[in-house]
Amino acid sequence: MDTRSAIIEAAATLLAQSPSGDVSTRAVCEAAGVQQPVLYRLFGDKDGLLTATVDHVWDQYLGAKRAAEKSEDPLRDLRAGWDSHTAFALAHPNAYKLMFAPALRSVPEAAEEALRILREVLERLAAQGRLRMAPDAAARMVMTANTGVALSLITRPTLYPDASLSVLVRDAIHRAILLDPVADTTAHDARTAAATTLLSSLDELTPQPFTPAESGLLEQWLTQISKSDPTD
Amino acid sequence: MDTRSAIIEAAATLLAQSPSGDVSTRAVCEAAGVQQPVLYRLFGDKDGLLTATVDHVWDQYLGAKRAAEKSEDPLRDLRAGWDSHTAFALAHPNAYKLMFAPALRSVPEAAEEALRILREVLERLAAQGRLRMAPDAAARMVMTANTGVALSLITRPTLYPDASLSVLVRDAIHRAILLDPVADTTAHDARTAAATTLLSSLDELTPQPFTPAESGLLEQWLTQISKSDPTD
DNA sequence: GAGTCCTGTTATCGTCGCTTACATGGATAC
DNA sequence: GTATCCATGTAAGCGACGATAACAGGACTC
Repeated sequence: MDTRSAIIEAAATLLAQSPSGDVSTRAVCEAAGVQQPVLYRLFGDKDGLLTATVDHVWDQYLGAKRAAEKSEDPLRDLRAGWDSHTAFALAHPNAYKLMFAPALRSVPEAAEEALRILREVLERLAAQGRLRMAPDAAARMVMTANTGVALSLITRPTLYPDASLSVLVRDAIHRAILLDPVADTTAHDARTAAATTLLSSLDELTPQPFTPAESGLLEQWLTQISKSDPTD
Repeated sequence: MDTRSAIIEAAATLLAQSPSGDVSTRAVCEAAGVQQPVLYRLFGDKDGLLTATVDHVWDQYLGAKRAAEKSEDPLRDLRAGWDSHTAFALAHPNAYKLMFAPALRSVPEAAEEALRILREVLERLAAQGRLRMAPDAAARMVMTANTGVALSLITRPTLYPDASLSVLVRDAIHRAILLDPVADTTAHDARTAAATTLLSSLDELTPQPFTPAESGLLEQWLTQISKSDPTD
């Protein structure tokens, strides 16, 4: 095998097994069966090795997941992207910390690719007129919130023992960046809700524009709408 | 001065000045004018020193800010809490990384206190019936999202150059955990919105329950409501 | 005044990231 | 065929680090 690949493989294995989340270049070299100067000629320094290792782990994970994240519904893909981001963090906590925690001074390519994939999905949503803001701004909101949840889950499991937190924050952010799809997906719900709202606040209208007879009729109609069947 | 305080003070100064975000125990001891074994007897190990240092910096910051964050409006306090959290991260990036990044194995008291303060504010909101979920769950959502934004801002300034991102995520999360105060604050808006919604979807009703004459009258009334003045 | 504990010292250990200096082996130039 | 070069590997070591063992003085108790 390629020496470079052997070193990366050894580093990835040791990193995954490391309780502290750290690896020594000596241990990597011993596991790969080479001496330290080889590592330093190939990767420059420890940062370079770790960056390459993180990119390798990320590529492996992404190769297995990529197929599943390209449906015809960008909203579905947006949710799947968030969930797989969180899943990657839980599956490879040490590699994830290196990707998004401030340990490395150079940003791994993997971190930028994650942001790029996210932005692509958001641009598809924007093309459908479902985005409340520019894809760039939305991508930053989603990515920062997602990394915050993922880092908290893997570094403070006692404080954040429930992974469903991820879905809660996900939907909160998504609701904020997406336009409410009420009109086309649940027109019936929107209509009954509107009728109910009007019914409950009609008599607060000042000055009251309707005669008692008109109000009675209007309320009767609104009640009829609010109780209509979801036939559409 | 107390030796312990002198060491913490020296560590805090060196930490704030450190470009890498790391400090060596040797440098701290030299700056404090003591030998290493003193440090290790007082703090156990380097982790203990850094934890104490982070708590010290946090206490200093909190002392200056605490007064301003206890108004009679818990929502105002909730926003102020988020903003001051982000401000602390930007003002003390290295200390903040130690607080919320996975570097330390022991959770600093400061991190738990931040969560406790947040939970108190949320419990006041819950007491007013303005919270959509349990204060604990809401606190976790707010805290994880806030740390994600703050960490991104201080560790990837090139990717996230605009601090207004913090406010965007803040309001997104707050909208998700808080009940919409539409009912009591903007009843007029809710009514006009409901009338507008009904107007736009009335003719989609199947089966159409109204005669053409009824529909015409209903639409006239709804239009009247949707254009009413906000007199309430 | 002997014992004890607190506080400080000197000197050193093992590990770390990283580098210098040197060896080997195969492709290329003449 | 030989000389040159360079890519690739090794052996040994440097300086800095976190952490510790062993010891020394001083205040206090009894």
